[in-house]
Amino acid sequence: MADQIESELLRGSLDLMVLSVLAQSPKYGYLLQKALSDNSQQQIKLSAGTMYPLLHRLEEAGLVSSRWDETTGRRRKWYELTAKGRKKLVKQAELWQQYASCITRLLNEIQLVVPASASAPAPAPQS
Amino acid sequence: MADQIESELLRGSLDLMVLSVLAQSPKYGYLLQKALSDNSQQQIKLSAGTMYPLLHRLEEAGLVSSRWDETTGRRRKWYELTAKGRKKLVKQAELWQQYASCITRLLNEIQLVVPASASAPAPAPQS
DNA sequence: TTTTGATGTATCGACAAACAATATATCGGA
DNA sequence: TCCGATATATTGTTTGTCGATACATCAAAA
Repeated sequence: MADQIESELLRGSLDLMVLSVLAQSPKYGYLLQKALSDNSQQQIKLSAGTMYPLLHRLEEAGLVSSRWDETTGRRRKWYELTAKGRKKLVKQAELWQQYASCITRLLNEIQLVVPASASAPAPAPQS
Repeated sequence: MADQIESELLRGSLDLMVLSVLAQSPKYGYLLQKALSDNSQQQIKLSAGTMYPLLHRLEEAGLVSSRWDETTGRRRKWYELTAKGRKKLVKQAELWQQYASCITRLLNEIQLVVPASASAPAPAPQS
């Protein structure tokens, strides 16, 4: 079993989210920003200064591939998950769930967790 | 409600975890390491080089208070949550849950979530 | 007795990532 | 014409994590 949560997870759940969104369909950067924002109820705003270096890192790591679209006046660089990226995504998702349940358990122990289902709009707790 | 997930959450779920463990009872550093490890089924190992600066930051921010215990040969610095720290913990916990359900929802959409395991509170099966 | 390993706190330097700011360019509409 | 949205990219700043290192106490094994 997992011996220790990878420290990347502490910082790097962004990678997981980007890979997830790209797994839905290929996207170019600007579109990815919108998609991530939409998928998170506008909670996650990925700044350009974070996103582009991140995409370049993912590509360098072979997790995504890119292709320029110059057919229109606007240059767009489409990113797509590679097979390697998909495998990585699955692995990262597993690790994240372990990590998340660790924290959830911790919060449970000090009674800070509202029961709430994942997909429900979460009926706002008092205050 | 929440306008945007604090970027600290991306990197800094460690703060949340440390505050949570201290909320259970006051601890000194070495004890905190053990507690965090135990509470996470040995999945989270907090290195000294990470922990002590972190504790100092938390103290500087007024979230914990410290007190030296010199009664034994071993010098121990006990840390305790302040009222401010407790408030922060509640807030951070809420933010974290929002963040976590964002990711869970994302993973759900691409069918990467396993139907829950052992200790997790098992969210509703269907949306 | 000496040495080893666990306990206990702390700092330093290397490294990586997030971000704001900035630059550049296209395009549609007011 | 000008402005705001679209679109990609880099730079410099800042912050947190981590391994390495340092120092000290103590109990038990060698």
